[in-house]
Amino acid sequence: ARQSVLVCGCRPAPAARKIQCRSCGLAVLCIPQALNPRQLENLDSIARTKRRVDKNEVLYHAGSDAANIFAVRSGSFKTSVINPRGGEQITGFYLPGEIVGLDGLGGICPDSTATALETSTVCEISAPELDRLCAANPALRNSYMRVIGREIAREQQMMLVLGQLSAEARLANLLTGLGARFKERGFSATEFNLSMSRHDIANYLGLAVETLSRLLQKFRRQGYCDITSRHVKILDWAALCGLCGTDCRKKDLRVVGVR
Amino acid sequence: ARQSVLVCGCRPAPAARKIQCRSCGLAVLCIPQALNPRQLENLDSIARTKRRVDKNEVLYHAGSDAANIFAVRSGSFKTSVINPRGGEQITGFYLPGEIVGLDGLGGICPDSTATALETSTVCEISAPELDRLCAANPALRNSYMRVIGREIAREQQMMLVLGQLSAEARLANLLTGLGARFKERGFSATEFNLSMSRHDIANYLGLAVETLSRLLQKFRRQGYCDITSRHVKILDWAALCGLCGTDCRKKDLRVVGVR
DNA sequence: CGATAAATTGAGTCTCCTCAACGCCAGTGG
DNA sequence: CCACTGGCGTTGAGGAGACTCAATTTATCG
Repeated sequence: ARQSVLVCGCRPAPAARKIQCRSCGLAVLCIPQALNPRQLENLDSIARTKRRVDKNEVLYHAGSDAANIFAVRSGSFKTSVINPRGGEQITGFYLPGEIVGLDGLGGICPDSTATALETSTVCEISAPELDRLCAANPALRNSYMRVIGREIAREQQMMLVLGQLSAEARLANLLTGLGARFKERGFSATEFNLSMSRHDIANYLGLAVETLSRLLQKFRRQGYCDITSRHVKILDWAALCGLCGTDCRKKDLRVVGVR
Repeated sequence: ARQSVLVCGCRPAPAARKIQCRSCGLAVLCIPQALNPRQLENLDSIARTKRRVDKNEVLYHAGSDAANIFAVRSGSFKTSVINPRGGEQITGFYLPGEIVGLDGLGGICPDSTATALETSTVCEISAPELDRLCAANPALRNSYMRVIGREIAREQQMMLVLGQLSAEARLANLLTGLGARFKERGFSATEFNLSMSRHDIANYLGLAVETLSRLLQKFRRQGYCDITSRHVKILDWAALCGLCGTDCRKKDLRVVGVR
């Protein structure tokens, strides 16, 4: 009750629900990951706002002075960096439980822009407040650092994808990667809906949309998967894993490793 | 004197020099960046070892459980991630004052391997100890986070380079980027020596060595720069900046921004 | 100084891009 | 109800940039 006043002092009755990590189903994927209940309670003392973001709405802009990070609660986001010569590169897709905004850590301006791919909600965390809490909570500090380390590792893997893999391998990589992440969230690894457009996917993979479209046809012909519109059905997981060239044991055994 | 005993209790007379950030010329580029003298002294209380790494020697391996990060003191390093199908992608080159090993934060295994490009020295910092110190030192925490945020931003920029830019633009980008970083370190931005092989450069840029070699010829013919063996002389900085498509104001005005 | 690795150069090829046209669907307004 | 429009996705033809393979020259190091 005390908290609800802080969060939103206007709405009285039914939905004055406080956002708290304790009762959040995504906690195992998010920052609270390895925290025990007592440490979690501690984390819940930070002021945090649940924010709704409409499709195509920008969560934060590159160059803004926003000092917050965001945990995706529902929906999905893309982050992209802009090249003054007109180019844009999508640097990541983010699903519920994942953290957006880490490039703005330490008070520097984020150089990426985050945009909602669909109507989404985020848990907006004040970086200074989280930082302050970290001072007294080593376990939280560690969890936070783990999230950061994973993000850096993910980006390194993406550099490998963009620098070394063929178009085919890049796509296989994305599909199995997404599947694995959906599975972590309790959904099917082999059947899911894409929230991003062909353009977004192609850009993320460093390809032309036409190339992507042709690849999708090819994958369908080969019986690897069936992608109609935005609905993905993976038919031959092993084949895709074989194509993508990265370690698929991670994706099969569900070791919650990189990505 | 008190400290020198802790660090190395064996050597008596002349060179019992303690490694301390206070007297390190690279401090302005490194973690201590924005710390005042008192905060710096605090940082100097961490046990830290100066380590020599020979050319081609591995600083840490992907998958190892090393819980340390490294500040480059002299020389240079490359980090790379491996693809089980035989591919390798170099994810970064690191100069003095820069931090290697951030993908192993939070106790996860680093997924990159760091290798010395020449005989180098690093300042090995125990991540747990740094973490402990961070608890009581908000300014240090912020400096640390800034380093991390920059690394994430750098990787995002690299994704843009690999995903969107032509071979020509990638090379121009690397040359001006290196020049800018050398300048930060008090050297010439337009004349310097490369510590990495053609193979390393090509791999980093996602190109074949032959393509790189041809590009170097082209740049020479066009009068952009003169690269013989590993010696680089940039002749037309503006032209290269124009080619690379990224914001070159940063590189000219020496705003110590990204990269 | 010879052996081996690194770098360059050339020729030919292929992957992927560009340009262009077309189909599909949803929203809009007459 | 239907043409109009714009976004999105697919398909085709042609071309260019970058890769591969191979040979040669140049460095590097014992």
